[in-house]
Amino acid sequence: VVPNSVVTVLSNFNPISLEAAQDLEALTAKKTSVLRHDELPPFEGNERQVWVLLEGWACRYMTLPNGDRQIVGLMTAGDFSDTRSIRLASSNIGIMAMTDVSIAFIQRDRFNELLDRHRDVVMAVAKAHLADESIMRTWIANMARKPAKQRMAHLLCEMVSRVSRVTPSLRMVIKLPFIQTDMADLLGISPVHVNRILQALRTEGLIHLRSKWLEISNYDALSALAEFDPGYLYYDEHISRAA
Amino acid sequence: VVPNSVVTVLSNFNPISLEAAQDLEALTAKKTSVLRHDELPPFEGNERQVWVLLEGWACRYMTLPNGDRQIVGLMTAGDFSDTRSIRLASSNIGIMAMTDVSIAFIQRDRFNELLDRHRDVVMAVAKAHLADESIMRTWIANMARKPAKQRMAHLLCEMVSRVSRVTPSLRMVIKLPFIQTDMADLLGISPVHVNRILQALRTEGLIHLRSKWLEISNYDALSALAEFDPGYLYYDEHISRAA
DNA sequence: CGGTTAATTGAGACCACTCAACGGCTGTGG
DNA sequence: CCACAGCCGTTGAGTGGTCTCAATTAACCG
Repeated sequence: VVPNSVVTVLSNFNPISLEAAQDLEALTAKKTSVLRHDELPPFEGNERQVWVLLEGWACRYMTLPNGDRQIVGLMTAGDFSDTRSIRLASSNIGIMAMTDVSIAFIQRDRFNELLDRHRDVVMAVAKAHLADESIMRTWIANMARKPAKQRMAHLLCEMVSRVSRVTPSLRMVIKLPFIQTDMADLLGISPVHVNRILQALRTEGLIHLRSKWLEISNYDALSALAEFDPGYLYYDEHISRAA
Repeated sequence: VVPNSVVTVLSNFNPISLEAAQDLEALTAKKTSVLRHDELPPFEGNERQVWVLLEGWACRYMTLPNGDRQIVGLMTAGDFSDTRSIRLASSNIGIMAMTDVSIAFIQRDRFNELLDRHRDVVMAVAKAHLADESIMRTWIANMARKPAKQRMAHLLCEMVSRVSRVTPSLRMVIKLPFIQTDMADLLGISPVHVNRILQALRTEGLIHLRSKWLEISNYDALSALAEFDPGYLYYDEHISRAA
């Protein structure tokens, strides 16, 4: 039995009882597919839906007045669209599928019931949320202070780390079907510059990036270049808790 | 009777009953002073304290390996250090007083009791928290996409807007005792460049900045330059809710 | 009044941008 | 099966924003 990615990710933040895990799986059993570059969520009726990403990559993005699109957050398997059912006045932030993705809609009232029953899930969700904020702050610092090459290196390290949480692999390889324009929107640099930086990283033997697959061939060097310290992801938080 | 800044700010996000407001004021009655450039919180005993900023400016900051300091969030009157009492493994983020500030420590259990009693406060806190995230995302986009002059203009607009929420004034004037090095850490640019940009903004008649006071003399022009749309601050959220 | 901190100015270097052109791959219709 | 179109990746050249380093002036404080 393979636990679904929601349970896997939440368990990283707080131990979850078997019963709670089963409830979570039941709640996220029905998959829906969304195509690359489509908007999320595809509204079901008029209600703003809560959903979980099960497979693929999505992003939160803002569109600037000049038409530039800036990605302000990445989502991967196990990430929630929203965990509090509060609506603010409409914002200028959207969510988009960056690859073909599959998601599971969550019925708000059933989710709230689940939270009432399982304190461990509440705690896990809260910690996952704190980790999200930590990522946002790290992005701010990176955007503000690091040159493009370091930002790229940092992003690649972060993506591999986040994916490994759900699908561990011995080698540092992930599927990465982003086009260079997407990378540019992620890093806040021009597509042309993305190209030059990727070439530099390849030439220096830090990564292999060929037809939609990324392999980090020299993790030590890449993470050193990026000054990547995975602590901010709070990976395996309930284990490192003792620290 | 002047309500304290906590009540004022929270009321912006959700209507708060008189009784809840009184409870909040009682909880934040005891002020503590902290000097500029000191670390927050000054631990009381060993426990991580929850506190509210009552006066002045503080910031969340990260220190990069090369020693650069990057500010990743601003705090002003009415902002909480933390509203969930969850501890993650220690992070590399600190909070620092950017001016002399006064804060109020909050006893965790009394705060939790208050939240149990007053759903309206829970809602206000949650919305304030959503607004915080919205600000973070906007910062990411600004850092990534806007040149220094626009970032500066945007920051000044944001600061005036946020302060006005607590102390409204007819003219766009706030006390701003930041040195240019602080501004550099806020915007992710060099202190020298801060200087040149401020001069440009002054020359163009957009701002007056003299001995610790900032006046935005041409708000329309400055906000246009910054592409500043205050919507992301969710100012007066429960009023604009109808939108 | 001396000493420290902050603001200002100048000069040269570098990073990243824009614009433009070209090459490669893929799918599709004739 | 080939030709074409369209998207994506690559490369070059010139420009501009921002940096660093260094020196000078101004403001503040005891």
